[in-house]
Amino acid sequence: MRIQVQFDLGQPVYVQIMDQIKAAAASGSLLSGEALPGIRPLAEQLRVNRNTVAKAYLELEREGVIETKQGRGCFLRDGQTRYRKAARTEMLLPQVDGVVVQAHHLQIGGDDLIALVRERVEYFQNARQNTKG
Amino acid sequence: MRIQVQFDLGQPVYVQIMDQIKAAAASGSLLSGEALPGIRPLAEQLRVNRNTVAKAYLELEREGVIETKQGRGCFLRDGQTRYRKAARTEMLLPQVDGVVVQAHHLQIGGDDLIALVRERVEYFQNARQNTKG
Amino acid sequence: MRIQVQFDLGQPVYVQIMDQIKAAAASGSLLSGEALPGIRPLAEQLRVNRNTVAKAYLELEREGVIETKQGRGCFLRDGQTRYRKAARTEMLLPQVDGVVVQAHHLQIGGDDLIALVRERVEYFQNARQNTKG
Amino acid sequence: MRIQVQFDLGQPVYVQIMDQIKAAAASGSLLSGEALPGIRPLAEQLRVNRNTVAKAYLELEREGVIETKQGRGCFLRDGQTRYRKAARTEMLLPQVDGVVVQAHHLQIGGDDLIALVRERVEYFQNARQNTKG
DNA sequence: GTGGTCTAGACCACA
DNA sequence: GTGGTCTAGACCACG
Repeated sequence: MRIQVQFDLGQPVYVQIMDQIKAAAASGSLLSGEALPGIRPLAEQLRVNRNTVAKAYLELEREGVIETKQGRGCFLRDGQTRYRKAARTEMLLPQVDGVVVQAHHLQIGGDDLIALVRERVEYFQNARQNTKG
Repeated sequence: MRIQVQFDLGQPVYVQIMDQIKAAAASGSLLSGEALPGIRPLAEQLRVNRNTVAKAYLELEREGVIETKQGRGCFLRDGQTRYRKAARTEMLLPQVDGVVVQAHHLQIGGDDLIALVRERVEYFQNARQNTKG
Repeated sequence: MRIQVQFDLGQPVYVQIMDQIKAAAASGSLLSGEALPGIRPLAEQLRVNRNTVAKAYLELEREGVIETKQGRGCFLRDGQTRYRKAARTEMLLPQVDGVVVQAHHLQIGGDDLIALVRERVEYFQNARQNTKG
Repeated sequence: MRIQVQFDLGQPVYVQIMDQIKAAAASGSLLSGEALPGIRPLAEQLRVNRNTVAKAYLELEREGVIETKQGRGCFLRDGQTRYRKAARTEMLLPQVDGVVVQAHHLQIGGDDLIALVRERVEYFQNARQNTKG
């Protein structure tokens, strides 16, 4: 599971963390019973205060998404709603619309935008290939 | 043009207002030279403080999206970027990458993402067409 | 760095703060990477509201003069403009013309004006030299 | 007498008008007993509301700088302090310093700035020559 | 009526 | 402690 936060997004960092853990659970990249990243390592990786990660985990536990076992870590609980593909697409919509709107303001045409997205998709695919290899 | 804000979204209210005005401009429901809603009326409609709307408008003016005329109101500016295309593309890159990464997290494949972007691009293009017609 | 504001100047207080921080940066009394006074302490010192100082800092960040780091403070950025020299000169033109016109209104001849500009340029250069030494 | 206002200066427009009329009086380009521009023509020329010019004139009359003769116009009163050259130079200083600081932030060197000022001085001199000719 | 500035004071995210 | 957001309400400049 890969988590990343943006500090200039306006959205609170702990909410970003929560959302991404939920998305990981929904997408199957985090399985039921599997351990979440430790608070301190994750905080260091994200270059974020430990309290911020702790708050995200606390909120997730309150929502019943994860459970904390004292001294052993946090684990994904069972019974997660596995979002269907339509739901996952819907979660992505606002962000896609944001890019489309921004492209329009920057006077970047639709075709150019699509080409750019395609280019970046391929860039990340290559990056993942190289990591595996 | 219809604007609505959610207070529990994490995203600052003034950013939500900015995004929706940008989207309205991109979709053609707000035309170049057209007046934006007044700060005070919009604040009342959104049940938000005047300063919050004012901050959104101030940011939009700073980004060159709108222009304010003393005592007359705020108006949508013509789209005219002073940056070269390469610079504009570069400005869009982080946001595009964010979408690509998020799509990956949601296990939405590259082709599906590109199809989604194409769909939204066409949606906004159609919206603009219908406004003109 | 010493900052002071006048309330009866007509010029907004937050602009006065911005100008003085810019001047401090240009004169070398505030160095690249150095921390600016905190918003709250400066507000108290100037007997001004916190929001007024915050607005000045926000504008300075948007102009790329400073950068703010969450929970740590605001810091003077390195001078690195992304514009080409022609564009930068163009950005300075209106202000130069304003001075030229104003000098004419005050019946200060062209040569006297140029001499005055040269004097002030050297004044700031000396200030920077002395800070370094 | 030539008057110009800047809307983004922060300084109230009516103060700008007052200052420039005072400067014109001080510099001799407006003589004692001479008529000031009419309120409405000046307002149109400056693209400013008539009330704004009227307020400037009202303030000037309160300060004893001008006198209003009903139905005939406004006239410069006697006994104006003719500023000495040193005083006039001092009035120009803040604006000059502003340009020097701004040039530094735009990474425009002292020599380039001086060359630019010289260029604009000559530009305006030529413009005046052509007007006379 | 419009937008612009400022104050006083609250709560949040982060270190 | 830091900066960021928001509210409530005041006064000013402008049309």
